[in-house]
Amino acid sequence: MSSREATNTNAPRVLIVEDEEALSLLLAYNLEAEGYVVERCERGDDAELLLLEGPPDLVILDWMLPGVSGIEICRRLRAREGTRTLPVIMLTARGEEDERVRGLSVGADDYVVKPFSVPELMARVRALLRRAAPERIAGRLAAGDIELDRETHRVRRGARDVHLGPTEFRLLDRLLEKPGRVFTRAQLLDAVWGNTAEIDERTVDVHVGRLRKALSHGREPDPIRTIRGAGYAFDETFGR
Amino acid sequence: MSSREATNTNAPRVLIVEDEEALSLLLAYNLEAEGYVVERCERGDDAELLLLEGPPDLVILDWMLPGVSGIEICRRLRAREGTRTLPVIMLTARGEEDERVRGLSVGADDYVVKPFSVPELMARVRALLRRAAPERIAGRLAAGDIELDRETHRVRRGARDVHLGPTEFRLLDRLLEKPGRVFTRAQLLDAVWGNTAEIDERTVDVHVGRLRKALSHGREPDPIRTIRGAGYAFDETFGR
DNA sequence: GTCTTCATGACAAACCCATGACATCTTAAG
DNA sequence: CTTAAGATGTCATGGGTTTGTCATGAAGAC
Repeated sequence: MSSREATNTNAPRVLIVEDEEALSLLLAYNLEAEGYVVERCERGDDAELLLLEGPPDLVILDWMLPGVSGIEICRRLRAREGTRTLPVIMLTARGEEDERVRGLSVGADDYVVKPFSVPELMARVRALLRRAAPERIAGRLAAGDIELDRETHRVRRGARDVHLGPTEFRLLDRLLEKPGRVFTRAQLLDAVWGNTAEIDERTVDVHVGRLRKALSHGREPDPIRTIRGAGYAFDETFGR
Repeated sequence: MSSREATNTNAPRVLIVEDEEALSLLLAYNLEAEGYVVERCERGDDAELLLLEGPPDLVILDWMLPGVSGIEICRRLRAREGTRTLPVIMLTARGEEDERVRGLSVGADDYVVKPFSVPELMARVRALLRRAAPERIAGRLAAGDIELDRETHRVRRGARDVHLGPTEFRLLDRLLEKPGRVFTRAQLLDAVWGNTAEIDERTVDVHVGRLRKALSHGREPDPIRTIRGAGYAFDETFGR
């Protein structure tokens, strides 16, 4: 987890709205170190503009701000359709603590009192983003006598349980998502491995082989089709 | 374990969406005889309205419907948060069988081909409700010879009392809430430890280990499944 | 036949998980 | 208040799986 992609387009975007520059920079630095894309601004009214352009994945909001107050921004976020569920962490100075109820009632998802430890805030950011992440549609994929259950992570062929390693599981999942469709090795690397960067395309062959062996233990027909020069596909005519 | 009062408010509610009235009435009659509360409707778009009002505990859905098709309803159920795990049994005429893959991929939990025997359908209804039930019956979760009572905060395995620390108790509670489902460490941290996410994910391992040791004191089989690279699940096949 | 593409066994490294030990913190008892 | 017992989170260790690569041979394409 050490080397960080420079501009990963999938990285969560975080907006920091904080007028105390030292703090703002500190947070930005640490967030970027964890791979987030960070935007900063100092005034409440500026934040409004940024939020209109394209909402980030999370907002860190100071309570007291020049321009429009943090609490007001939060209220407006909650009122607008596109940002209603946008995770918000509110920062507040000690002494404003009694305002806590009010802060949460406006719709902040979490609440941190200054001074706080950076690791603590990082943890809360992670937690909120984790919770906001759209859950994978849990369901069951099936074709012929082969079944894959995303919820229980179980794979069966006929009556027998099939044991797959994590990679083979994801590979079958991907293939089964669209039976018949041909996936190039590059596409499979992208979907199954995520970081297509430093993995040899031939590795896909090996994993397809392993998947085949696991699925066709005896003399059962091979459900995976090799398309020479193109890639692999789950055989849509399989089981008919 | 299943005899129920006729108008028990806790009785599971079943919604039948079927345009063939004879069949619809037959099913309703048999389901009510087993103590379920039954609602019927004939059109797909009517079903949508009923489902919005208050989701039942199970839906029996005809494939071909006037208005909105069964498959479409199922897809929408799966897309909406509150009904994502709502059990669905799909009815289809012979000849539509080849659409089976599509039906299951949309997220139906079970699939029955007309004509079918009534006892068979009843069995499937029972099976599905049993699987989904633990979520609803507040107070007591059970699977195999393991029992967890939320009221008395007590856990038993067979005849013996199992002593668990608070964390292990909540952990088992969470796992037992949806037997079979795989929970990632992050999800377990959220559910069991709460929002203070400054906890290492590996800590979950330790507590699962402790839970295992407490549950399987002697040579009893381990009811918790480790899914490499994914998380943990209570083994739903446990005790069958 | 020849060249390209794919299948497969072998293997070392990396990875992931189970477990015991331990320091800290909480709770209960004396 | 003091002490003991219990619970909790972290860590280091060790064992088993998984994984990516490579070498070799088989199968297709032309």
